[in-house]
Amino acid sequence: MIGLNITKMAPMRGERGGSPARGARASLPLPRRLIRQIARHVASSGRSLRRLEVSGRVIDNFDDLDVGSDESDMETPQPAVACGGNAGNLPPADNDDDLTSLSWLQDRNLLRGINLTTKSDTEDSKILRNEVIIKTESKTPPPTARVPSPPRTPCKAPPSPPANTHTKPPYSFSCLIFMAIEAAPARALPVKEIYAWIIRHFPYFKHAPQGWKNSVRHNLSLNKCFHKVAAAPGVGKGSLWTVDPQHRSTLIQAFGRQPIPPPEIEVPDSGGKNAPDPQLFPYLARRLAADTTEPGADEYLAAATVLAMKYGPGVLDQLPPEAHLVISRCARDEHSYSGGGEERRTAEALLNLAGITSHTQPALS
DNA sequence: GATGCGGTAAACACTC
DNA sequence: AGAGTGTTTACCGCAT
Repeated sequence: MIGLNITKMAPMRGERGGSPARGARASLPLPRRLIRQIARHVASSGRSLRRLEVSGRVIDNFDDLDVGSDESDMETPQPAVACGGNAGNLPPADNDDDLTSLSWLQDRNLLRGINLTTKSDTEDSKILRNEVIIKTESKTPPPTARVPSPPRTPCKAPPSPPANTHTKPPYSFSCLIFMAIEAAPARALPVKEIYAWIIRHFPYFKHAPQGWKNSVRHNLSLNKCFHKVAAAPGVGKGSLWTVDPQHRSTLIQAFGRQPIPPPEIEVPDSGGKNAPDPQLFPYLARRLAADTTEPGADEYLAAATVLAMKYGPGVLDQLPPEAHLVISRCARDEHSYSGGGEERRTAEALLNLAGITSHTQPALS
């Protein structure tokens, strides 16, 4: 009777708080780590990052990020993660501990049209539409005047993370199920394994009321994005569940509509155990990008997924039209880049920002 | 206020 | 018989 078509992911009840989930703007519209990442790209081309303009607003306090070194990465407060992880296996773009943090979930307006421009080479470096402009100049020391930065927490002393074992993950059940299935080697899981995956990566559910399992089953049954397939021998009771390929892009784009947990969420236990497995995102990226039949196929969807999860729900809403064009084109299995080099650069920027190695050229260099 | 969506609870049938 | 699984219905809260 109820035709549940997951085209929009509403937030979980009770986690909205007073902060707007969408459209809210942080004082620094880009996460510091992302700014550093962009700055490194600029630096790698022999230039230094001087100032950043976001929607016409100049952000000039990022130069204390020390873009040339990773030290600032280490200084960036990151919550500890209980599930450990093998950081050494992480892809280069993900080898810091940002993946272990949910702090990015509080960053809004992360990628509102990234446009990298340089004084000398504007055309070549233009990636996306101009709401964010990074101006660079030849190697010069950064200005000394600084806007005071918030006190930094030593990397070994994580601050209170925005989520923990006592708070629900900021993902709908659809997204949790999607992540679980996509993380499975066969991209198919029995419901019991879906439970296990969710508990493993979001320990909140370990002690959550039993009703959530009902919700998972309810979601599997009603959501057209999930399909039941014949159970493989030995699976036992129940069937294997898969993601309908035709609805996969819907789920991926749904990540962009996930709510952002309000910063005022109470954090009674700062164990950070609610953070997803630090390997989840790069793994998911590889998994989503795996078994492609042609270079680039599926990777942009993976990039979109990773961006949405890594830099915060809502990030896809903030991508410029070109990025959505690329994503939707990929969702339709079209990789013709009719938009020309601009579109290709946009696509590759997505990959780079998501930490997925492109088959072709790096985008931001 | 209407509508859509996601979460939750519950009932029921089916399978192991 | 009991537990697990899958389906369906109903209701609620929130956002648009």
